[in-house]
Amino acid sequence: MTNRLDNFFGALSDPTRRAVIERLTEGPAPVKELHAPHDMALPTFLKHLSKLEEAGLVRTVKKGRVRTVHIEAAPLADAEDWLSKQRKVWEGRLDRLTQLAESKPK
Amino acid sequence: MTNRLDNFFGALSDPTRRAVIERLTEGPAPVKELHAPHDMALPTFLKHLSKLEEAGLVRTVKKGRVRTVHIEAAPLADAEDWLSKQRKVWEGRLDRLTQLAESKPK
DNA sequence: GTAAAAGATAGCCAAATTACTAACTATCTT
DNA sequence: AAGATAGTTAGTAATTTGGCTATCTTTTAC
Repeated sequence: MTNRLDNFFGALSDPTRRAVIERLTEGPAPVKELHAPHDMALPTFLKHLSKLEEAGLVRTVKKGRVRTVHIEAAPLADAEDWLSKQRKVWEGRLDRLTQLAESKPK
Repeated sequence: MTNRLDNFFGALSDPTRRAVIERLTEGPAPVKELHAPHDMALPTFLKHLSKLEEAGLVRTVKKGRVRTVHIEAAPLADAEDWLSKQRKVWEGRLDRLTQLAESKPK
């Protein structure tokens, strides 16, 4: 049962990769620019990028010698939905318990 | 920069652990019951549980020889917020681009 | 008070993850 | 056409992850 969500959440469990996503919300950027603020070797950074790409969180297009990366919103929405569903079920249950407690005679 | 979100997302990147969270939305349960549907040794399962606990996604209370596990909604909301923020910034940007494109003279 | 039940701890292993350096391929620029 | 620029690939090492078995401790239940 290897779920699509495995890759989504796995990709987001690393601060470097979350920082890349945050940067990309400001618009697409080439690999070099994305790499600049991170104190690690380029090949290491490329692996992070390819994890994001495998998880479907970003797409990349290479033109000439420059690879441009941009964010893909749909998976963010998917993960958000999963979390939201769990939270709502749970909070709904809490609400019902609260009602039960309140309807109890003192 | 080891973020709290590392553990949140890391904990949710495994199907066994997500299944436990889903089960717990129906209400608290003892370890034995949570373990039952998963085809793995108990110590292995316990490690998954403690990851969830380290991430703050569940709390556990031991009474007698039974440890009861329940879900903690707040972290779900936190992760949801992060995702939502990124998505909204990105989608907001898309909207502005669309407006730009539409306001261009043909 | 012995045995069963519920979980905890220790130690082991294979595979995946995250990092590095070194060397290579393409594509501009001059 | 030489050199610089932007990535890519290969190979290595340390750590973490996710799994196991075996053993141990603490509660109940009979």
